[in-house]
Amino acid sequence: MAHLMTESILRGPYKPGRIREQSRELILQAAEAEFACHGFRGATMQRIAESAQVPKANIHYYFSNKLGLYGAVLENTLNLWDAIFNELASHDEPADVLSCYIDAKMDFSRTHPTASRLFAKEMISGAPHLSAYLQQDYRLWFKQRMSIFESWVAQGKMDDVEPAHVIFMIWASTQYYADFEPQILIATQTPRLTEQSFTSAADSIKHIILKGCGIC
Amino acid sequence: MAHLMTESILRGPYKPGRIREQSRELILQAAEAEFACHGFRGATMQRIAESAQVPKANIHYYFSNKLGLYGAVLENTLNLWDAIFNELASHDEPADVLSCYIDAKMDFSRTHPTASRLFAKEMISGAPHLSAYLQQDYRLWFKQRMSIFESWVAQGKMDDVEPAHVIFMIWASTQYYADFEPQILIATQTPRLTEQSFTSAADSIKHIILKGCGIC
DNA sequence: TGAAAAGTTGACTAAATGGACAGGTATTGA
DNA sequence: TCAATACCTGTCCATTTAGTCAACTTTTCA
Repeated sequence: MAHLMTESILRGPYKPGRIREQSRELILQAAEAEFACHGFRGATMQRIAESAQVPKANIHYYFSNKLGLYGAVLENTLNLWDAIFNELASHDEPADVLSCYIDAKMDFSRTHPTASRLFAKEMISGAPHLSAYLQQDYRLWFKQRMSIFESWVAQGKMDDVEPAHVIFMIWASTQYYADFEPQILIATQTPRLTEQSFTSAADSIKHIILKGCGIC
Repeated sequence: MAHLMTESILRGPYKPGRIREQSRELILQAAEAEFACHGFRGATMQRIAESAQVPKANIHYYFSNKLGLYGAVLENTLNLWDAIFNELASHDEPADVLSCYIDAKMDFSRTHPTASRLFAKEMISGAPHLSAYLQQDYRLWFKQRMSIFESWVAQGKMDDVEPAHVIFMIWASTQYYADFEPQILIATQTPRLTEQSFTSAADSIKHIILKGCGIC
């Protein structure tokens, strides 16, 4: 008893909701991995519980139901996603802007592969749970960035390529290293993707995109 | 009775296995869509049956079990995939080779979006059912193409970019238009991807890849 | 310290799922 | 026309699934 109290003091005074935060986080992480691997329908509460090492009923104490849990996982993921979106800032030079953005996106693939996979699975399934998100800031963001690209084209700072396709190429190429990792590993006969792998890939992508768009 | 025989004659003489082929094909198509949308675990035999408009037991008459059905669907898909692989032939000029390949890949995304999505889902899940396929001809194919690229670099026909990353960029960018269709539609505010959409995308990708690799 | 609140979980349920199978019908070639 | 074969499917079953609940323990704060 005394021993337990000592531990408690070491951990700081108990506050309501502290346990809540920890337990939720534990479950959310396990759920993210499970949903990313098997999709919404394919994931099971039982496996998530085992992975998080909590009884299944404990998940239902913190989350209303499977859809609620999935929603919470997706919200976490989309917050991360949003942060990267805004990395595509409006510096003066196109070269800087695109270089930074490609690096940021590639870094995201390296550090948050499961988030990337979860998003990809959801998209491939027709984005049934993303409509609200995609309608929201997303369109505005895209429009704004497109107009920046168009002004660059008008100023002769880059070739006359459709901006949307450039963005899609960047998204596709960078996310590929998270989503299609098994294919990359086997093709390149590498046991795992190292930090160097990502740096090298980012360099190639930057070279091709910048030069390909006539940005120098 | 006579009427039925007439119909039979009109359809051509009955051969053993004719019905088999038709029924299998019907089920396989429904299964492809279901697996592509929900993954292996998330797909259900019941929904596949409803989609194909046959009783569930009929599926089990033609396919041993769920895994067997999935294997058959995957085999179909991989055959299509292989055909596109070999489109990356070894003409003389890099520009021709890459242009043709990008067009072929983009055409595949347009005409076989579900096959593309099925493959993507399987990859994102860690390719648990693809190990045999990926180990096989795949590595050899990749190695051979890489060496062609390297010879181009040696001959000064293209920039010194890692060939693997070029291939990955092409794969990623072209497959994106099949796999991430919802995102593209919402970003570009288009109701659906037309043939022009794909042509325009292919043109942009060709421009960026070729110029980006220093191929002219 | 003690009562209220928060957290925990084993046992349960109803529905969905993959699959088996027997008894049927349609198709075939002789 | 007639077996033999291929094809079809309603009905059943064992298992898995999401979700409930009541009894329980731990934590909190006055």
